[in-house]
Amino acid sequence: MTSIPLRLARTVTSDYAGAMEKTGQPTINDVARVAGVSKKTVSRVINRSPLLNEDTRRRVEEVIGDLGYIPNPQARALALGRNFLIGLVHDNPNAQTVMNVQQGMLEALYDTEFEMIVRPLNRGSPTMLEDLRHFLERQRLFGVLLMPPISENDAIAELCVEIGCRYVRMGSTELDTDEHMVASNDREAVRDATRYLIELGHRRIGLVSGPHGFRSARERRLGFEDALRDAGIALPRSMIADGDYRFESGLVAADRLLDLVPRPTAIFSCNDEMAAGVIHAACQRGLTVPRDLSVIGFDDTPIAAHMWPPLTTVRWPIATMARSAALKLIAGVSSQETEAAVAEPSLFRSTLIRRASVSAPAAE
Amino acid sequence: MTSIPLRLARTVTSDYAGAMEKTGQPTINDVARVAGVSKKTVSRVINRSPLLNEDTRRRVEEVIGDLGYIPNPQARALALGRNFLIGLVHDNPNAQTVMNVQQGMLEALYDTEFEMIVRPLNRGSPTMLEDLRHFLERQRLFGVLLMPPISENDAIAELCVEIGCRYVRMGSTELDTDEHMVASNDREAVRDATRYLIELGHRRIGLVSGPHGFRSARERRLGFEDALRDAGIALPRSMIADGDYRFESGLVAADRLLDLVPRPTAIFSCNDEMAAGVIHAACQRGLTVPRDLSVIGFDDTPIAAHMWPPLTTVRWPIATMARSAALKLIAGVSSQETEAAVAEPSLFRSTLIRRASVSAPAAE
DNA sequence: TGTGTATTGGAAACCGGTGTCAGTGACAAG
DNA sequence: CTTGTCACTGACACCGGTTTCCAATACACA
Repeated sequence: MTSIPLRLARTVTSDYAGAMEKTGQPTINDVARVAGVSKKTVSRVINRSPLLNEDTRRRVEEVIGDLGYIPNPQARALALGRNFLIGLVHDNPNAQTVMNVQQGMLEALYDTEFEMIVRPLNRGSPTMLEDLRHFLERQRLFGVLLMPPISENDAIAELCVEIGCRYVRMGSTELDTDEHMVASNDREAVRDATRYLIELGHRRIGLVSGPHGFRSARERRLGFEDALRDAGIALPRSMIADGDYRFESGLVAADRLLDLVPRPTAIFSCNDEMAAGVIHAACQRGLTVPRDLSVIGFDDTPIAAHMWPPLTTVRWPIATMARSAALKLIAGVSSQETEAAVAEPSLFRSTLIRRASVSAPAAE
Repeated sequence: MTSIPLRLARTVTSDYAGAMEKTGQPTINDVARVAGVSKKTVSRVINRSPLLNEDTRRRVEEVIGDLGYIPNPQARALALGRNFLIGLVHDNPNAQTVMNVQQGMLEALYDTEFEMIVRPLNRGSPTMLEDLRHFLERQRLFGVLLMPPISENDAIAELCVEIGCRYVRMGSTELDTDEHMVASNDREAVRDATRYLIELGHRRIGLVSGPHGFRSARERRLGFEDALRDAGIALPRSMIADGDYRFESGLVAADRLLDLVPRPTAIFSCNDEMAAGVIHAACQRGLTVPRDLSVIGFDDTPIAAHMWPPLTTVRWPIATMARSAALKLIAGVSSQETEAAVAEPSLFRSTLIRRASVSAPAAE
């Protein structure tokens, strides 16, 4: 019995082929005609309406598959008043980090009706907030994922609320309600990393900090201070050198720290790129890492494993966090996704990855 | 005289404010009503129609500014049958490269009505072509930028033509007509880089190749062979080690090359990531770069400048190429952009960046 | 037979723009 | 004074879906 309507449908398909060839793509009307239902019913199938006979649904889905029908996202967007685009808004200077986030997002969006649209923002530009407002209002995005450090800006979250755009903020600490954030535990992770140095016997440990105004930089610095305080080690201001998360600043900061007498035996750098700068500076002076200087970074970017010596660093599950954030964003669109989101955690643990850039300090 | 209609317009604006508050955003109808014209005329203003009275245009623009009207891209997309999204399609494993392309694209798209939508493709997946077709048909993109190595696939270009989606291919050699490609001169650039090694006195030069099937890998290898042939240096098969553009393959390849007796005094690696692997392997054996081994990479990713020693490499103007490609894509949309595109070149020169990873070979 | 419930259809309006084509007024030519 | 041309503008259908409202059908149950 089931095969007859099926074949009928196929036959009718070819009868109506002419109607489709105008645009080359079948419309909802074609599907309705072929399936012998109203377009309203097809719409119900597409939108997974619950009050729909199971047989009808199957039949319509069959036709949709046969015709290769794809609902026009533009038309849906217009009718529904929102589109199916998820924005990634960032002003992060680290390419690898951004790519990891993109990868995580796309993983979550894969096989959904959503697509990712990327919007870098120029931090420091006075019109940044207006630019973003313009972008959000114009595109009427379904939701946005806010990457650090821009995610730390509360004004942006308020803007999203005002405009009625869903948002999730990624951060190094709890920035918002569970629904609106995913966070890692930078402070604890850095504390543990610093403790590791202390346990190895290091006492003179330098810090290359991140830029002022970055929440992550603050958290990481606090974690560093926590560990020293817990161990009863004094932290003179001279042992802290300011960085801005970029390689060059790591170079400069390390030069300053390595000029100290006595020299630090270890340096914690608030990210890998600056840690590369630290190692670079050490090599330039003829120091050997880790014999003369132990170095720890943060992020576990590919460069960390690929440099020589391989860098001990803190791994931040960034792609996983981004994936989770994206799932939160699209939660509730279909029952499946809702269930997935219910299980989505908001807090993620960073862990220390031990490589060759750290050893016990040389005996003095 | 001019100030009167202006004030009138403003007054009317507030009269009609109520009509707008339904959605929070003014529509074309609001603008038309306030300006006292038809919505069609407003549409003409938006689309810069030439047959339009200058006074009318100014008046409508005034109202648009006053109301803060933003045309709904979804509605335009539906009416026009195409949207204002430019896709970036890639299957490139190198994060930095992808980010550079994104940056270049976004630069070109900045202040236009276009947005960037990113679509990674899974190379090797048998459904790749179908996935892409589905994506393009569904989203009705204005155009796509194809990154290498996927850009080398002619079937994809044909698919774009079939679907009626504009495309531009980025490549390491001329892949298509000027309108549809931007290319760099990898072969020449590698030839020059290899010559540089030869001029310094190197005679035993190893090659870490790129993956089979990549056009860029082939071009780079050819450039390498050109230089040796020109110099009358024999190239035994053992001096070529296969890589796949990833760090680990560079490590393995270098291990093989460094086992040779006599050892090569220099290695050209077809990208920076593998070059990092080469240096890594050399360091592991206690060799010093460049004293015991000179290394040259390709790409000039940030890692190149940041590693120790800083890597001599070939810089490929990737962001510039991507920018140019994006401008080609949106050429003809408005007169400005057309003019810009006319000047867009299709061929770009890669250049050798000399850093510390190369020196003359040690006297034997 | 009547009533309630679940499922589907039909018609029309709507989302916010764009294309077509006919209409308007001004002005020059006949 | 008419006619034709030109520059400009508006009415209306249309893009491909969704929604609303209501009616219709089928079926189960009392």
